[in-house]
Amino acid sequence: MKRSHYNKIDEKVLLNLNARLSAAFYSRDDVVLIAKELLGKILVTHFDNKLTAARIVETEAYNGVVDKASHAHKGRRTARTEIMYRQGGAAYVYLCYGIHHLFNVVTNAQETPHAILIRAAEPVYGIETMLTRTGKSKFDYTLTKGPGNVSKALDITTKHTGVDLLGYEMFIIDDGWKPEKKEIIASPRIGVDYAEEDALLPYRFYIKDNPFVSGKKK
DNA sequence: CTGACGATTCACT
DNA sequence: GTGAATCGTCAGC
Repeated sequence: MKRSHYNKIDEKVLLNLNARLSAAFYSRDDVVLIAKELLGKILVTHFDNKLTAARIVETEAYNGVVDKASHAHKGRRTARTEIMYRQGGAAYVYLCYGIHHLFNVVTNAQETPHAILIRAAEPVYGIETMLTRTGKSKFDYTLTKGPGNVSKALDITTKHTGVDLLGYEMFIIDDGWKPEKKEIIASPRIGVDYAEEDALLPYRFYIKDNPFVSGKKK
């Protein structure tokens, strides 16, 4: 990848409290709208004094109890999914295929288990740290392409499930940039074939032509 | 306690 | 395009 694809954001912008998405942003009831609005926002992790950040370019909405693809379908409550029933603004991280830690944002009010999976992002700060974490020697599209890779680069693991996104370890900011409306593409979600008719819902959103977007370009 | 499997990725053909 | 990796979670006994 060309160096020009790494558009670094200033640390002061990332840590500006006024730029942070608020509890009100996460607490709204339209999870599909929020998933769309998260495109272009910047996910920041600040663990052990290491700051890393990536601009979100692909998301998937999971519409709670009525969504067959959701872990909380039909009000399912287990130790793992309990976090989804919290007030919007928490992190829900779970292990997939025994290997990959997938990061989700919990939305809506308490007791309404909505979540948004962050599927891909574009690095904007802390490239060196991300390369160390992923064991890669050079920056390329695969660094934060796909949900497992995003988590790896930002060092998000299942131990972060339940972390408050309004706190200081993990949060999402709006630096003022957002995609043009025509650049936002909706498509069916990836890997949810088991969800029958709900597998066809256009709940996946991504930024057109962004090289970090995972899956099929359709 | 046991077994089946997943909101995936990567190496290999 | 195919298959392996790899383990927490959860239903079922």
